[in-house]
Amino acid sequence: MINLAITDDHPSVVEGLKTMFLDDSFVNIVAVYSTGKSTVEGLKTQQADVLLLDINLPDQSGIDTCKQLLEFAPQLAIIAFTSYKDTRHLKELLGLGAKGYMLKNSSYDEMHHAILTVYDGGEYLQPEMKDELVKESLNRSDTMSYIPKLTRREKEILQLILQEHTTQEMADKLFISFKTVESHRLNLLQKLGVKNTAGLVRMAIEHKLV
Amino acid sequence: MINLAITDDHPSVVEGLKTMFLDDSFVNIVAVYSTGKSTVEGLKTQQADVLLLDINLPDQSGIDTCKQLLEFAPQLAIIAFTSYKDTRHLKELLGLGAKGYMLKNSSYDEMHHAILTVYDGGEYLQPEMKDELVKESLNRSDTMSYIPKLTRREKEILQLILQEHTTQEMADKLFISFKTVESHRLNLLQKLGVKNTAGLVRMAIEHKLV
DNA sequence: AATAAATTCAGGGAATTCCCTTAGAAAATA
DNA sequence: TATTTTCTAAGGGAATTCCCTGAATTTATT
Repeated sequence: MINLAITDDHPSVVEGLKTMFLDDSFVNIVAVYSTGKSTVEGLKTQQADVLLLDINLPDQSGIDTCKQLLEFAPQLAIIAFTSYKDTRHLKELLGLGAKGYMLKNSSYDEMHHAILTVYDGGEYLQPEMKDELVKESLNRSDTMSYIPKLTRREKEILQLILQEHTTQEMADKLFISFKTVESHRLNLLQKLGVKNTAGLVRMAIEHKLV
Repeated sequence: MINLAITDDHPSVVEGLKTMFLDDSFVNIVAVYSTGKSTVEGLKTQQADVLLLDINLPDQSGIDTCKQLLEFAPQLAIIAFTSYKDTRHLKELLGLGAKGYMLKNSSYDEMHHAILTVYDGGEYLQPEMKDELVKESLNRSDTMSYIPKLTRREKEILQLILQEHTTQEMADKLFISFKTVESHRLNLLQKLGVKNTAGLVRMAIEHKLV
């Protein structure tokens, strides 16, 4: 029987997990926490094999919590548990010693499999996250359906283009030069792999980039 | 009991109607014709309250037939019965004095209701046809969110703009001059009330114009 | 602190779009 | 048949976008 601890500040998520593992004969939920600090304190006395750790906690970051936990409990298999497909967090957490990275929309089968895998000393990444990593490593823009991440400014410019603003109008509105806006425009064309404004607008709407 | 006459040159349609009204205790089919002339001649002696009149007849148009019939039988309630959602025909027929316009894909309930309505002196339009009229009238009004009807060519150009084609490319593709494509482009800008290509693409996608 | 990424700006030129007007021919409609 | 709409086309000019290059400054990230 695997002893599972859970840290999440959303009661609904906790309830969902409890229900999920109610009839699981391999996994037993032994503790539930809602903050990073209470998790660190709690697991000093509470014995647990695997921890499902939400990354977005109210008091301190999941990364700090992870560090603190592994200092005194290096054998604890921590699975990051989050809503965001953020590869940077993923890399950082696995670098620290976490054993898994799961999205909150995971099915019971995936959760079960992940917990058993990390308990047996392995690492578990959700297929979706693997795809994200693959995408990222293929970053070099020659793949068909890859859409590079747009910067804050680029999104801003794209939004204004959708609103039918000209380059000059955008420059005035943002208090930057005409040439700067043009730079962002050209970057957008390249990043999104389109030929002109029509393509930018189509991509923006179809892929909900704004 | 309503006396119903039917004019249609498709035996299968006639058979279908016969079956439909077999058990209808309000409607009784008293005559069936397959041409306009035979209808006009037949109804000079045959008493009928309602006529289901197919518009596409082999010998003469439904419009002419309708005129001739109403000359000597103004009390006859004529329901145009056709396959086409053509508002022009609809308007012309109702203008002449027809009391209803039904599509051939109508259900028994609709047919029954239509016949009773026109027999009682009312007019009956199929909901589908009403929608067509509403669409059309909204296309001609000058209210705020009015989206003018685009011509075939304009839609074609708009589609190509969405596909990131330049004016010259479109001209080559359609075997028309650069200036012609430009004309269509400007018409699109005006019709859709937008400032530039970005607006065209946004409108095209948001209003599903292509 | 060092590296990387994002933001800023620029010149110059080619290509394209936008805007105005006008107008004949073809097709659809009344 | 007469009228309206659509499609075609053009000239000329202004405005904007597109494309290339290069580079300094600020802002994350490691």
